[in-house]
Amino acid sequence: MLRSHTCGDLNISDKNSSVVLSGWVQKIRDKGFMIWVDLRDRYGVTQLIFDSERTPKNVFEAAKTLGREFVIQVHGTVIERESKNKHIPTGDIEVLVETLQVLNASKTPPFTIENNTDGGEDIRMKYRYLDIRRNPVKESLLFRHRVSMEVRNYLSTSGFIEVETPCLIKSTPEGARDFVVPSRMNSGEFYALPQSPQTFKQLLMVGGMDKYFQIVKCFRDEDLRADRQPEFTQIDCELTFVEQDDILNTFESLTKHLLKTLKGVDVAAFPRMTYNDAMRRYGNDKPDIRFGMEFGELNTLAKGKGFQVFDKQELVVGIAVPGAATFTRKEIDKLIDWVKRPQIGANGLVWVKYNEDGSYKSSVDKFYSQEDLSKWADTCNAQAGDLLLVMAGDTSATRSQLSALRMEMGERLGLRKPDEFAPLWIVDFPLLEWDAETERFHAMHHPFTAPKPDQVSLLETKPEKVYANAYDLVLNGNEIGGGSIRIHDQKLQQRMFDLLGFTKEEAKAQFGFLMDAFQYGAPPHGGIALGFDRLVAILDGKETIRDYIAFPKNNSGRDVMIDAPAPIDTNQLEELALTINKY
RNA sequence: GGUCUGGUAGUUCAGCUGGUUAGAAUACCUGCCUGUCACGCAGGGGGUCGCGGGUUCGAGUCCCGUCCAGACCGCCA
Repeated sequence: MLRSHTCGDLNISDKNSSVVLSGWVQKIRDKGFMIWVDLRDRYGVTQLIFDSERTPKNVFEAAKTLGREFVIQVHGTVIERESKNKHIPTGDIEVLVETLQVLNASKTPPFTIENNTDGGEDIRMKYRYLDIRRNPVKESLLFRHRVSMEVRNYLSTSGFIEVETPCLIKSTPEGARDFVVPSRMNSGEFYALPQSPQTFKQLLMVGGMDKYFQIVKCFRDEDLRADRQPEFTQIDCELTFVEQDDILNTFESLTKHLLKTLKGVDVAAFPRMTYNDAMRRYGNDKPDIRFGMEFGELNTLAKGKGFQVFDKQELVVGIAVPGAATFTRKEIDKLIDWVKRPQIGANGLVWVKYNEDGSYKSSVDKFYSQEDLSKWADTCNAQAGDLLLVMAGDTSATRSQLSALRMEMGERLGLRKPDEFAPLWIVDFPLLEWDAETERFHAMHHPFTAPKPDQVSLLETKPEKVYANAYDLVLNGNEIGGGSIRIHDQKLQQRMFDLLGFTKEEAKAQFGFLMDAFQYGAPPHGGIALGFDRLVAILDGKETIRDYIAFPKNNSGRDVMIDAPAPIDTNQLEELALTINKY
């Protein structure tokens, strides 16, 4: 028997029991006459005591040779501590060691394996197996497990069944870049890893599975971010004979269930905001509505008063930053520099202080009267003591710049509270998006998304005006899911491919199987996919998903632990009939 | 593809306008310590200042290039 209890089990009720414990040496406190060792496993920490009087001499001497992260097994007796530690569950007891066996020695680890490690990101990723021994990472993985179990149970209870779809599929040029996999048996041909199981889940609907889900790995060969990995996990779902509201209601319930069971939080019905409203009010299709600072459009108030910078712009828009009228000139100048950085790319920033005494002081006092500025303040819902920040320029660029500023101010003022949850639905996305570079339409969601039924005829005349039955689930400023009602009519799907610039041949080559399937009684269907890593992180109050992935990739898509990707053997290349042209 | 920030002891960092032998904390090693739990005390070892080139009497420090890491923009149907 390697252990009778885990390191989190024992308490005062086990006093005088003989126990066997195994685990890692977390910490050694050698007082000379006594040696305490904190023994750690997944379940907790138990203090071992080696005593120069009560412990056999050879065991006591052996204890002096232990080092951090040694794996040991001890036999001993549970005794009550003379001085107790209230901070840990096992703090009332310790194990007086009778025998000690070193199961495996350890090199001194490169960083401390404690809650607040001294190790940086880089070194922790290289030795991720040591990082995982740390409480915060361990707890993150345990939390992920709990979310996944809740999701599985909830969906399964609601009649969904989990079906696995293939990972070796076909590359399609639309959308994100594919990871490709050469086929040895089919020389010169390639599989692609799925960016999502989209077409397969639709085929499952054609196959009559009715309600499908899958917690599934997806792959996109695009640049990474704190919340984006090249391989990530989705809760992928599809339902038959449903309308948009059915899907929204189902997954609103799921999200509420997760918030309730995992965070103990009750949330009211999720607001449903159109895409256009979100862009107008927050400059963003994934607004963080935990705080206000809604946009106030100032075109009619700010133009035509002699301030030429504004006069020629498409949009003048501002926000009221609560309580920020006390900002110094220096602080405001720093904000201006901040928005001028290339990442934001604004040309400038006009500010108006709405002072506590009701007066206004601004960077544009030469052009606007107190009365003018008061109207601005009203439009931005400002209170006395607020600071108005106003930007101008092309509508979409300016909205996105002001949105970045709004998020930054929300962050700085502590309004983005990690334990507060503000979900909402964004609905009525445009079906298509014009790409000026390639001079063609892109599907805003994906090419299988259905136009609003009453707008199908508009596809022929003004396709850019067509909206879709597409929706995103947004939580605290993060897109955690998106979906749509799909096209199930072969002719309409063909028309979509036309609009997106596919020739008949291309459409047939890439999605012929789907069009074929649609000719054999495809039912109306729709679905959604939730970003599982992101959902888990946000539920836990974090924005970086890396700590919720056991073995994540770094900023450049590398796994620094196994050192992947890596070149392959010339023999392998030969088998695959590949040659490398450039590095 | 781009912007910004960083790379100095095992680790996390400091090192000013270039100037003696590159520091701190922590980790590690040795000794001491009769109840520790961030134990304490004393001592010790530990550096290709990412790499290459340049400027200079002299470079951790300035310049150019390059590699690596992080955040962001583009990208992510």
